[in-house]
Parts: sequence; structure tokens; C-alpha cells
Amino acid sequence: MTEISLRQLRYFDALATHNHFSRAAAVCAVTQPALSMQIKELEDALGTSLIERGTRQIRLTRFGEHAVRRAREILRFVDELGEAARASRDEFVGRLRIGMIPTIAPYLLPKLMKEAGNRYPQLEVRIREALTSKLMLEVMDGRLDAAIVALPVSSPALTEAALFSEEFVLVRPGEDEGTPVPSSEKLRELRLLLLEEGHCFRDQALSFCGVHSLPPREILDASSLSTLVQMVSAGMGVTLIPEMAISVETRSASVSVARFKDPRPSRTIGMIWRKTTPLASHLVQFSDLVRRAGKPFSKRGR
Amino acid sequence: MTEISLRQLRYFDALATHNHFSRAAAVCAVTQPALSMQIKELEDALGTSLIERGTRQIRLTRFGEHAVRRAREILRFVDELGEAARASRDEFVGRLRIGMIPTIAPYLLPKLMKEAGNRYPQLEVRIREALTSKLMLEVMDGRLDAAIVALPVSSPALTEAALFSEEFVLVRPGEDEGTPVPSSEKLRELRLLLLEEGHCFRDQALSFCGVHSLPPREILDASSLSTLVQMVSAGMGVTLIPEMAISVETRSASVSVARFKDPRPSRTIGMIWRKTTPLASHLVQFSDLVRRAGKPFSKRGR
DNA sequence: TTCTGTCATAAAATTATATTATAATCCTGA
DNA sequence: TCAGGATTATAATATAATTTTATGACAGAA
Repeated sequence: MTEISLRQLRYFDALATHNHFSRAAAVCAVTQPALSMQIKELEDALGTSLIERGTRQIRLTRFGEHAVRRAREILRFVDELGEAARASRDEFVGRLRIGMIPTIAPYLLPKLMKEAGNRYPQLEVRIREALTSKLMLEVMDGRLDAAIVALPVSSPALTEAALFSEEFVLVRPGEDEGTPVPSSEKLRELRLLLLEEGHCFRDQALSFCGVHSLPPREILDASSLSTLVQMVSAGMGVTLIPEMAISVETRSASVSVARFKDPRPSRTIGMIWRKTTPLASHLVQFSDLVRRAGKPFSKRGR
Repeated sequence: MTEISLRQLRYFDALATHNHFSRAAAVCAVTQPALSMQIKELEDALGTSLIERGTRQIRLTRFGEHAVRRAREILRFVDELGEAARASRDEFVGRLRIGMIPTIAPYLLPKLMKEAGNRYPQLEVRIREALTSKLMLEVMDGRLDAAIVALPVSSPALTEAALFSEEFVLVRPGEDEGTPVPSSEKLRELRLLLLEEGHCFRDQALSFCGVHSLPPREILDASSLSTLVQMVSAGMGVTLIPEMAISVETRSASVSVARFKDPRPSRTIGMIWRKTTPLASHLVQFSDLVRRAGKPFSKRGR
């Protein structure tokens, strides 16, 4: 004995509406014996008869009446599944979980959320802030759809899409305003304040100074750019911050901002996602949005 | 492109629970390629991907998560349809619509309903009272499941099951008690009170008297046995009533009841149903119940 | 690199479904 | 009561869908 199939339910539905095998078969675009057999199979599968067959006319049995209601319900659910699929592939709707590193999130977020709200009103964007390593893990095992980080991350499982590059600027105490900008080598002699371990921005700053690790220092590393700037303002040293952080972080601090001459330090911001994600095309679209949001900070306004 | 099938949903369900093609295939008792292909077909049919395929592990896509919930819902509905079918065929439950003619209903009903309540507590018995011709029509077009009438009805579309036979008795005014019982021929000379046209009992009574139609009479025909007996009690004539009506109808009337010598008039009570009804076996069962209910009235206690 | 686990693909075999042709049934009307 | 028409069932055959077997492709681990 075979299983119940949707085909059987569809034929049964047609039969119940037309009360006539041949006409129902025509509606289903099959021949009458095909429909007859499927109905019989359905009856076999259910172990009970659905149709009272008279020569002149047929009618549903008691249970048939009940069954056809159920069958139609089932068919409707199946159709809705198809509709849901269509809706989900055509439109970028639902939830998008984006990770961002702490040296990007506070600065990019306002503009990004505004643009996302305009462009994809149906989309719920959730932001999670964490260090690159954690974000990578979360993207890889599906807890995030994508992350916005500094490139490269170089993981074979991830696609990287570069969005824009931004320069780092030197933040010095307010009174240093106008004094010559030190070269990257000179920076090493200054008291360079840095983020704590794990932030890629720390490594990028160090790399600019030509060092890749640092001997233990007397002062504690900061956990945010905000703190760093406040430390500079308090005269504890100098620091680097990315372009996008300038306006937010230096607004209420007595610090001066200076740009480097070549070689100018910079980082490339990009988005990463699983190579296998089916959201890929959506994410490419979305990355464009992020690119637009980051444009004001972008090197050479690009 | 093919249609969505339940098989695909079942495989998808298994795949979503095991997150592993081969194991899911094993659970479904098919080989892995079979399952892979059905999943692919499902994705094609939906026009969207459900599974993110990684070499090491797979996971559901966003839409896949939604789809599997829907799929399981659908599968549950289908299973329930099967269960409902099983329930409906094993047990005699639900609604049973029985028609009865007016010369049976009031007398058989109390006992029948009591017995039915004992034997099939799950069964809702609905009674409709009408003349034989109407009942036959209603049985034939499915508004009734069966009817209890006097046989024969001789319709090729209907099955007749004889249940019991009962005699007719003569009802005379109380003062006739003890006087000789007239023969059927003599009855013709008496003022025989009858039910109105359409009642089979009228025809049966006439037939007993050897006449098949009656010239217009001065008196009106009665619409119930009850009225007939009251008319007899009022001295308007005599009448015949069936055995089962005696105790109810003569209780509160000053009439005398007399039985005929051979040939004794009688009628056969039976049940009729559509030859094509799937309730046939249930109705045979039920007819047994009716037989039991009618036993006390039965000719020779049979 | 090679091995291993995993899913995809291709060809062949099997099974399910459809079609065509015809039978059976039963109602209709002479 | 008998022929004719309408309707569904059945049988044989044809077609299509599904499964299996065998193999490929790919990525991650040793």
C-alpha cells in the first residue's frame, strides 16, 4: 500500500468540487482513469471510502466530507509554503544579523541604520558588537549573517567584500595643535596609547609604527577609542584613531587632530559572510549600503 | 519543474532534524542520493534554497527554518487525516440520520433510542419523520443515512433489510368489547376510519379489506393513529392500528382492541439504505438494534 | 600530499502514474 | 424489457518519476 500524496489530495479536491470523475479529471488535466486510480489509492491509503459511487452521480461519504475539508486545508498550507518561498527570495525581508567591531560600530551605525531603514523598510537589522575573531566564529557557524570588520580576515570559509578605506589620524593633546606631525618612526618614541589586546585596530596602529608586539607597559590599554581620546585629552599620551571616529570622539575633548604625510596609515573596512550563505546576493546589495554609509570617511572621498 | 510532494517534505523534515543527508536518508529508509535529489527538487519547486551545504556540516537557511516548521505542520495534518480515517472506519461514531414513518416513529422511538444510547454511546442518532415516499427520496439523495419503513419499497437504488412483522388489530368503541371480530370482508361495511392519503398504513389497511382505492367519503381522514383512536373512542367508527401502537394509543381511550383470525393483517417493518452507502456494515449492525427494539411487537414474538 | 567524510551527479533499474481502449453498471426511454 | 447513453472501473501499455548503484567532487584532517 502506498502513501498519501498531495496529488491524490488535489484530485480528491477537484472531484469533491465537481462531483464527477470525468470533469474533475479534465480540470486536473489528466484522463479519467488516472484520477479514478488516484482516488482509489487515496481510499486505500486511508483505509476507508471517500466517495459513494453511483452510476448516475457520485457523492462524498460522511468521512469524505470531513476529509475534503482537511485536504483543502493541507493544500492551502502547501501553497502558502510556496508563496512564502517566493516572498522570501524576491524581497530582502526578515532579520539580518550583522556583527561589527567596536572601532566601527559606534561611528558607522547611525548612518547605516538610517540608510537601511530607507532602503529596506521590511528588514530588521540586528547589530552585534565584538572583536573580529569572535565575529568570524559567529559568522562561520551561522549566528551572524555577516560582519563588518577590517580586512583582511583570510578565512577560506568566508567571502570578503572590501567597502572602503579610511585613514588613521593622530590625536594629540590640544596644545600640540600646529606642531609638526611626527613620522611613523617618531611615533615609537612618543607615548602611544592603544586599545587592549584583540582589537585589530591596535595591531594596525602598531604595524604603522613598524612594531608588531609591544613590551609590557606601565599604563593600561584602553577598551575604547573614546577612552583613548579622553586619555590623550588628559595629557597621558597620543593615539591614533580612524577617520570615522574623529567627529564623535574629538567633539568634547581638548585634543588636536593631525593627518600624516605619506605613508598614511589606513585600514580597509569590509564585510564578510559565509561563502555558502544563500543570502549572498542580498549581502552584496547590503554591502553597497554600508559602502555608502562609509563614504564620508573614505580615503580620497572614494 | 515538478510540484511539491509530501515525500519531499518528509525527507526535508528528516534532514532538518538530523542535519545530515546520509543519516536522514537512512532514517527515511532510502539512499542518500534519493534524498539529495528530492531536497533539490523541493528547493527547485520553491525557487529558493533551504539548505546551506558545507562539506563538513549543513545548516538550514533562514527560509529553510521557516519552511521546516511549515512542512512539519503539513505532515502532521496529513497524519491526522489518516488517523481520522482510521477512527471513522473502526468505530461507529458520528451522526446517523434515520428516517421513520409516522406510524412507526412514536412507538419504536423510545426503546430504540435507549438501546442505541447503550450500544453506541458515541453515536448521535437523528430522527426525521415523514411519509415513505419522502423518506425514500431523502435516503436516495443522501439527506438520510437510512429509513425505517414498511416493506417493500422496491427501489433498485435501495437495500431493504426486513426487521420484523407485526399484526394489525381492530380498534372498536369500548362497548363493542367481546362482540365477534368481523372478517376482512365485513370490515368494508363498517365505517372504517383511515389515515390520510400517502400513509402506507392506509394502503395496507385497505388492502386487507380487499379494496385498493376508496370513493370519497363524508368523513375526513385522520393524520395520525392517535387521532384515529380518539375518533373511534368518540363512536365515529372503527379502525386498524399496528401492534406497536396499541399500548400508547389505547391507554387513555375507551376503545376495545380485537385481533383478527386468519388471515391476519400485518406489515413488515424494515430498514432501507442506499446500496452504495459505505455505512452499509454499520447499518446492518444498527438494523439489528432496531429489530431488538421491535421484538415485543413482533408477530409470534419472533 | 593523501585520506576521509560528505554531498552531488550519472546511468540503469525500478516503481508509480498516465493513457488508450474496453468493460461493467445502471439509468432512460421506447 | 431491451437498446442506448452516460459514467466509472479495469487492463494493457506507455511514460514519467524515483530509487539505486556507482562514481565524482570537494573540503578538511592527518
